[in-house]
Amino acid sequence: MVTQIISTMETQVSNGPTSNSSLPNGPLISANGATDDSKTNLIVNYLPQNMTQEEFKSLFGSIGEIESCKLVRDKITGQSLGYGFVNYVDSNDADKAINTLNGLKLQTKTIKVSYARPSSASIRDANLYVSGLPKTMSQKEMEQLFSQYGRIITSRILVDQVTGVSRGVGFIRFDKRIEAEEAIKGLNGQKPLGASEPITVKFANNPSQKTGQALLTHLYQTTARRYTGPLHHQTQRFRLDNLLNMAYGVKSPLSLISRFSPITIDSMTSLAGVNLTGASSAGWCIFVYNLSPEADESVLWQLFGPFGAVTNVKVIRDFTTNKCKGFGFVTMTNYDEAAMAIASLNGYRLGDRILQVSFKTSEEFVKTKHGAI
DNA sequence: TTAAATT
Repeated sequence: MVTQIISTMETQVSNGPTSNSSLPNGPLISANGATDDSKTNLIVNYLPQNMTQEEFKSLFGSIGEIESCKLVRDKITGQSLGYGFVNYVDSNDADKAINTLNGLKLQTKTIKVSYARPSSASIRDANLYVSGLPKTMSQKEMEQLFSQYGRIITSRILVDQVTGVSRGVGFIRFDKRIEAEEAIKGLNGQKPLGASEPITVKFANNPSQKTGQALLTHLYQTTARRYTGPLHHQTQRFRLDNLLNMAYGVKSPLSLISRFSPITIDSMTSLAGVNLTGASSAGWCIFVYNLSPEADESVLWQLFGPFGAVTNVKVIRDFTTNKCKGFGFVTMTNYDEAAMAIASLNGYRLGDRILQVSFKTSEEFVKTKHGAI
């Protein structure tokens, strides 16, 4: 059965900066001499699995100067654990990052940006797995049931993707491990008010502790698709049409869009005499035109992030006014994702403006180089 | 019928 998470119901409890300082900004020094980063250090959760450290830094660096950042990875496999930390130089930028990037949709995920709690053993392993919940119980009701044992950081109920009905399974993350322990003692094997069956409450599995078999399966799945054979010739022709349409900002049927490799594009475009500079070792550069003067980088992340791996965004600004000059660039790693973003966003209405989105051509390169736009 | 939250 396919499942999904009720991400829109994600509990938005702010981890909250510890309120032990009256100083406004900058690196704060506490009585014991340690730097207080409670107002600058953020934890970012629900990152896409394939997001790299560079993409992570690029996304959060678009807000302000970063003191340090880290995408947390599995020590053995190097796989992303789906979360990371960003410590800004200025606490105002940390605040801005929460306001502009929390809830940002990146591929299939909705990221969460909140203040990191001070690291401590007492907050680890405070996550509970709950099963046997009445199908009618809402996330809010589940929280009410558990909140008597402590402060809840997050809660979720898993639902069937097709029907949307609860699977009777959920997660509760407490602030402290002791709170989670008390909740198990108090609620495991108990019937919620009005329920016919008792619930099971136990510590959740740590997702980073995979079995060897699961790791092998994962490795196979993530490497196998890189070695797929060449595309059928007939298919390539349709895709060339599609490419040419998109390179010049012409709407094309979505049905023609599917995956093909940068190598295929390079050979085809040189044959067709098209000068596409969108392709490079860094990824696929996309030209976005008709942005408002107030546009900033977060707009580009919001627009393109849902389509796949975005490595960089850039709003071109006037040197003196610092206002957007009406255009920007987005770099995406994978061709098919970039193509889908272009097909979907070209002609898209953003406020009172119609966006023009295409692969970057040498034409834009010349225009931007000479500042002609 | 367990999803990536403490460096």
